[in-house]
Amino acid sequence: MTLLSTLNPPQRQAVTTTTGPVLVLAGPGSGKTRVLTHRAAYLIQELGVEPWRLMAVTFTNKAAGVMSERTAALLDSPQGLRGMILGTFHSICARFLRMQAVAIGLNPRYVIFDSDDQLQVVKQALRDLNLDEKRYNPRAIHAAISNAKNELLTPETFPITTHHEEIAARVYARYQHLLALSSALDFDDLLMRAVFMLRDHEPIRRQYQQRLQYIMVDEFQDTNSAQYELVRLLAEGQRNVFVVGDEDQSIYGWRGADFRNVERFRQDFPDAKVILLEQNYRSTQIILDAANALISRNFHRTPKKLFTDRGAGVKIVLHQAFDEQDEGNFILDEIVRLQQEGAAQPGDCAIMYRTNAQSRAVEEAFIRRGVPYRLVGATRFYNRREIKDALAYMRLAHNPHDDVSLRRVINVPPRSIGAASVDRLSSWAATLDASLYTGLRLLGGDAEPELAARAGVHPFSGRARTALMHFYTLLQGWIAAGSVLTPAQLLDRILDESGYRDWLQDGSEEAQERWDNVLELRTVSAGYDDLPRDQALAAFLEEVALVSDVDDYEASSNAPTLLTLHAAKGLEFGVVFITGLEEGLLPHSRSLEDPDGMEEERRLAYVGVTRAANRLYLLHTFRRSAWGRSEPSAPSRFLRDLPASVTSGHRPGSAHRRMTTWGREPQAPASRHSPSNRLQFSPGQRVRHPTFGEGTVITSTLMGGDEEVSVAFRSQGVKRFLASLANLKPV
DNA sequence: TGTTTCGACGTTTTT
DNA sequence: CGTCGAAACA
Repeated sequence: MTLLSTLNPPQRQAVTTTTGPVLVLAGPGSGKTRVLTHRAAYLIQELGVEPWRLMAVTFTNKAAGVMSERTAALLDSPQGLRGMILGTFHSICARFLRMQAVAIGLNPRYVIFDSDDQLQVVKQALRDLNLDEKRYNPRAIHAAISNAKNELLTPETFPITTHHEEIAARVYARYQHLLALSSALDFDDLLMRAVFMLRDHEPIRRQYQQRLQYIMVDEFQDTNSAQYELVRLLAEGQRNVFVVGDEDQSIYGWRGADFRNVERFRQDFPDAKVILLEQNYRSTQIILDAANALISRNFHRTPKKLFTDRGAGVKIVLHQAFDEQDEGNFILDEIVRLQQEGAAQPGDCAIMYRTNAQSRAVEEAFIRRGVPYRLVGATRFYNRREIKDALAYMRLAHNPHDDVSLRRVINVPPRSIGAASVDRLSSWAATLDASLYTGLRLLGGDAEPELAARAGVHPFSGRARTALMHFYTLLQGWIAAGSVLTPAQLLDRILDESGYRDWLQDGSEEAQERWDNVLELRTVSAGYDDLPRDQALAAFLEEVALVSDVDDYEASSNAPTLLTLHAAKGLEFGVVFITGLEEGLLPHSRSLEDPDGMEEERRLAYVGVTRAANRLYLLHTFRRSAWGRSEPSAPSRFLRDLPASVTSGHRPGSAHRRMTTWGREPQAPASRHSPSNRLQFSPGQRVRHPTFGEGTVITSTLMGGDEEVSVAFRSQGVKRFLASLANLKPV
């Protein structure tokens, strides 16, 4: 049994306990991916389970790919995974729904609305209900709808206790109606509809329950109610359900995830075997100590005892940079130094941050030095305007009732169909309770007679009608082409006939870049050319809608990775830099008042820290610019929780009080804030140093008769001097 | 109808 | 700082 020989006892137990419910509580770096892959391989190879009777849910498509690859590598037969259901909750549900669409009264050509599309629909719903966008924030309402769906609440069961909830419920109802008119589902619908399908259609539920002999769920702490219910319904049949999670790594509470699902699981499956994976194979003892110091301050958790036999390792570097540019420079200096010393390769390094906006300054540092880097997420490819336009066209070819896409491109490039015409079309369609496309069909005389009778005379002028009909004719052509051409061919034809290509290419440099992006999309679409023509477009659109940021992360090149702490979950790097450990950033200002939110911020920091195998850098700045203005920042409270024994570098704890003082009055004259008039320098003062140039005093204290001054320099970071020796001059 | 300009507003994190 | 929508113009 070579399959099991590389596993430690609890891992082995997790792999071989195949009957009945199993809950694995896996600390960071404890080899849970190994457990999952070995378990799948064990089931298939040793127990002879047919792969199509297995389902494994991962958190990202990327993780699904990794699992598929590594499991296959463990198997003797090369095509051993065939038919296994493997993917994210969203992609698995999308597939279920596509398969059962007809049985549950869903248009099988449904499109998936992303967050931007969803926001458009909320706004449309508000307009339809004559509600003021200014008064009712569409984003807030969208969040309420999304949360409701994650809790499996429909517009009818949505609880109303406040005025805003009353509004939200009404918008929710209209929103769902608009989605239905467009034959569209949003992300949350994928989960909710899948649950309702299983709950309400016994034959379908039976079918899946009988088929799915073994179910595995990764990152279980980040499941929401809908996802939990889905697992419960599917697992009810054979009860061979295996879930892996770590409540300390639950970082998606804001999207409905609830780590108490771990407790719920224990209640719903009281016979569940619980297996603890506590040995860490990733990090040094020092890093684990820091992680433990950090997380043990959380109240809502069960204490664990992580251990490693990797040895102490090097100390964690705490560093205060002057500002975010300096922070970037420091990172670059360290990466170069580590490489020169042979301590690490650039590809081993990761730079992590709380918000995507922070990537900018770091990127600039890389660009300045001409060092390549890999960026995960941020300015996502699929968020670019030209990509959304092109996809909107393709979505229309697949499902022309998609009103959001139709509105997006009906006048791009300009076709003399202005806002007035679209509004007229929209209200006409609304009176008929139909999609915009149905309106166009009526206008073209192609609609069913009874609908045409109901519609009566159309409200358009000759010129407007001509323009609309021109677009309609084009669209008809693309719909027909959609089932004969490959996705790439269809895209070519659309770009040509719509005039989009010519319109985009106005000769400017930016235009060239945009066009290159469109060509990139074409390359992606060409990957679906080999599928049957009637499936290719649907498959392409579905995958494009459900890709996540980390999915396009390429591990091959030897360049450092820039990513958010959220995106870092599940990954591992030799060297980790966590930037912006500052109050208001990590922990984020939105969580400062909320104890649960604060615990989640702490878990986020914990996730970041535990990604590091060998070296960890915790960075914060003296001042940081946000929204164009630069403001002093205070070191994160999390830094103060680290024991002095695990860190090297300047500990910010004692400087904190003074920093906040100076945060209040950055330009304060020197004398007013001096604790004693014997001090020459005081926080906020500008000074000049013979070698480092101009800088700003952060702290100044009396040290045995001499004055110790720490000064922040724009390019060199923070330095400490003795006033008697340093030759500092006030500027 | 299409283009430009100005002011308001906002950002956590993502499928 | 950047996006979005409304208002103002061509």
